[in-house]
Amino acid sequence: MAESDESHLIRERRAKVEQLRAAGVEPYPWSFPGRRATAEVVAACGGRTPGDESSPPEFTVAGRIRAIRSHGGTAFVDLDDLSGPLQLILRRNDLGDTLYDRSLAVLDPGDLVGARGGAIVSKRGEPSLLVGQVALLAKAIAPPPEKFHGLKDAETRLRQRYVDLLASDATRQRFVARSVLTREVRRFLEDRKFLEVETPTLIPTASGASAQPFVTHSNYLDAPLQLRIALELPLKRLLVGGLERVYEIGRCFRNEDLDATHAPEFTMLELYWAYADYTDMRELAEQLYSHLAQRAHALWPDLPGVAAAAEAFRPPFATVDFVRELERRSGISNLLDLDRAALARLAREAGATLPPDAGAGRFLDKLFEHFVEPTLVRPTFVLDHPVATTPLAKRHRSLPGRVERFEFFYRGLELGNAYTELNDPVEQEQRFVEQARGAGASEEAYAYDADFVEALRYGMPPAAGFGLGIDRLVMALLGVDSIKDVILFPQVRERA
RNA sequence: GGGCCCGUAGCUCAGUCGGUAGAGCAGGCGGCUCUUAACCGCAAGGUCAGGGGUUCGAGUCCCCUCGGGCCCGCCA
Repeated sequence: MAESDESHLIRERRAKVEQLRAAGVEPYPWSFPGRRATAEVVAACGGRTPGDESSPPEFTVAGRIRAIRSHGGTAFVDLDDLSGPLQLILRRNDLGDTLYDRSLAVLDPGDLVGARGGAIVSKRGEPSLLVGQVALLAKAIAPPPEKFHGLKDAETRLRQRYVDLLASDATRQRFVARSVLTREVRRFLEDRKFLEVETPTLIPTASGASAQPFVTHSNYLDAPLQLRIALELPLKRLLVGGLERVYEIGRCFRNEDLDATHAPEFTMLELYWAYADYTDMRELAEQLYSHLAQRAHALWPDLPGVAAAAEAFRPPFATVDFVRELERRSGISNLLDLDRAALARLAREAGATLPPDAGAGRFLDKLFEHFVEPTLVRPTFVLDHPVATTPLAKRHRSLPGRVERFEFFYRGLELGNAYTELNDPVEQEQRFVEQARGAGASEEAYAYDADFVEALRYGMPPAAGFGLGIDRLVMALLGVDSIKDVILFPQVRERA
């Protein structure tokens, strides 16, 4: 059984722990002061002559052992911290028999160690630390993945992300990049006087989008609660309250499958800007995308995909009109004059299977997805959607039957959605009702939120709102194809 | 939910026509004082995802289950 397979490997490493304790050495010490990044050592080696060991600068480093090459009297140990790899050189002559022999007897790939020594360049030209002191900082009793091929098994990489991270520079770098880009989004918005806020995740009725919510239960209230599917409605209440420029970066939950571009929990950015309209917001969005793409390119010029995104995200971005583009790609004419039944038939012909009681807006979305989205490879703003598709947006000031909205696409993937916000409480109430009627009982609609309508009655300033999936943004900027590769712990089925 | 593919040692992978399980790395023992996928020698390591079936004989063929991947469907 698995236990005995493992115990053979783990037993030997466990024995080494006992061996150390017997020798009075703690295999899991409390701290390791004074350490510097391995990259600093590598930098300090610059300009040194290979093989020259005279007056090397002293460094203390700590990290994980990736490989050990032992040659009898000399051993080369590849050490790795977040800043990168560094070769340690251990010599019998420098360390003495006891420490040298014990180190080699006890250290394995995967162990966390600290070392102090001089920065030199080896005779073969490798930046190295010529070690005078070495200490085990934490013994790994589980063996790490193979040093050359790493961890390839897709399932293990998802289920045991810590193993993927410790074994793969690329994985570590990808998640560091995600964090840095998220911080860059915050900095961009703070520079423009947007206030970061937090709104509830648990709410009685999830609304602000059309999606199936997760349902849970409050013991205290003895009432059902749902997990939010969007950030929109609470943030707009804050505009009513006078906060003027707000944003939230937060987890949203939709009760759906995991696939290459969808995850049941994902991170949304939404921002709301009082006294601005969707044209102002489009300018802001264009700046945000191009700024992030350039930052990514400056920080990680070697990551494949980053250069392509930086090249593509160069303003001004293309714009297309939702209706004209859909008519052009599909050959349908007078799209806005078609009734629900006609739209349903066209959507069915295009291969979409929607519930028969779905609203007209859903069919229009389907047609657009089918005929237009795959063609939107270059960064493109899609403008001015039909009213039926967008219940929370304001009617277009000059185009009948439309709202003031844009969506942003890159490589066929939606990367942003914005509109001039509907702030007329009477019209908002009507649109909620129309949504509920258009969608059948089985169908998700934008749930009626009576308190939101009440909030609008107090007066919400004219405003523009913008939403974007952080996960997808990171995918686009880093050239990653699967959302699972930018989520640290994606949902996986529990093992039987 | 439907279709296709995958699951063999801790890791990366071979395994022919159905004939009784292999390599490299890691680990153990021995050797080696400038290697970097170090090298050389010796020994060890397996519920072939799980269950059932066909067969004299199944890692291999068939069925079911579990898990994962890709495509489609659903969904921002």
